[in-house]
Amino acid sequence: MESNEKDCSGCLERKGIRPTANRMLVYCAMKRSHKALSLGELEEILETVDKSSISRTLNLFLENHLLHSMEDGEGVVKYELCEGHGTCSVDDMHPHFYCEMCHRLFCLKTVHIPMVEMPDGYVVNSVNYMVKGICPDCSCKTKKPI
Amino acid sequence: MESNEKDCSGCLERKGIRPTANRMLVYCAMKRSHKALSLGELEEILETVDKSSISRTLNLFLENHLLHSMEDGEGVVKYELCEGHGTCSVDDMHPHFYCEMCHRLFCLKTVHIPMVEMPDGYVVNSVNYMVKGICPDCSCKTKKPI
DNA sequence: TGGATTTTTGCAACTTGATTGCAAATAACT
DNA sequence: AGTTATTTGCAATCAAGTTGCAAAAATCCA
Repeated sequence: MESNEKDCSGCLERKGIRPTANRMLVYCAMKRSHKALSLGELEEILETVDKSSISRTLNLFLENHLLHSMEDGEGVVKYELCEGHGTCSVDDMHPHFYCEMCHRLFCLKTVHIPMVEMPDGYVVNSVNYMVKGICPDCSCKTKKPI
Repeated sequence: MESNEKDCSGCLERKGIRPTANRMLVYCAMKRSHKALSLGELEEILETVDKSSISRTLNLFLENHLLHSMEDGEGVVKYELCEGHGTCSVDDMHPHFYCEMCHRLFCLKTVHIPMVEMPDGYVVNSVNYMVKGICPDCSCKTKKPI
C-alpha cells in the first residue's frame, strides 16, 4: 500500500514530474482509491486543491503515462493509475463495467482484455473494454423469487 | 441501401416509435452515413432540425435499442445504428479506433469483438471495444523513409 | 544569500456538448 | 370539428472541463 509522501514523490520524479504538494495529493488520492475517479470526484476528495489545478495535473499525468482514462458510461471521463510500474501497456489494462441501474463503474481487475487482430497499418497505443449492463447488486435485487 | 422514406418509417414503427418527419430525417441521415455521428455532426447535416429535437430523438432511439452510443475518444458521444435487425446484441458490435493524431474515429467493421468471461452476477447488455493509437494514414505519413 | 527566472497555482471567465421548461405547432382520436 | 396528446423550436440552463492571468512558490545561479 504505497501511498505515503515519500513513495509518491518518487513515483512522480521517476517520470520527470516535479512532485509538488498538489500533485502528490492527487497521486496519493488516486493510489488510495482503488477505483477510477473523475475530475469532479477528485475535486470533492481534495477540498484544498482547485479543480483547474487538478485538471492540469491529470493531463500532465496522462501525458506521462502515469494514468489512463476512460469514459465512465455517462459521458464523464474517469482516471485510474496505471498498474505495471507506471507504464500503460495494453496488458496492464482491465475491462470496466458500467451498471445501467445504479450508474456505478466497476473495475474488473481479474479479467484480462483480449486483444483483437487489427487491420494493417493501425498502431495500437491503448485499449478500452467497456461492458454495460446490470451489476451483481442490482441484478440480485431485481431478481424475482422463484 | 435502405434509406428512403418508406423504409425508414417502417423501421421506426416496428420499434413502436412514431415516425415523425424529424425522426425520419435523423434515422435516414444515420443510415446514409456509414460511420458513427455525434449530436453536433447531425446538427450540421440536418440544418432544419433543432439540436434539442435531435438530442431527444437520439435518446429515444437509444432507449429503443435502435442505435448504440460510444465515446469518440475526446469526450464526445457518437451514435451508430445497430446492425442486426435493430437489436443491439453484443455480436452485432464492432471495435472502434480513435486516431490520436488526426482525431478521427474509425469503425472496424471487419473485426469481431471477443467477449470476455464475466465474474458471476454481471448481466451484459452491450460491449464497447475502443482502441486508441495511430491510424494507417497517419502512421504512414510519420514513417521515416528507410 | 539574494535577486532574477521559471513553474505552479487559484480564481474567474469561458467553451462546449448536451438537456430542460415552456409555449406554439402538429398529429391523433373520437 | 373539437379535444387531447405528442412533438418541436427556442431560449435558458447545466455540467464538465479548459484557459488567461496575476499572485505565489520553487528553482537557479552568481
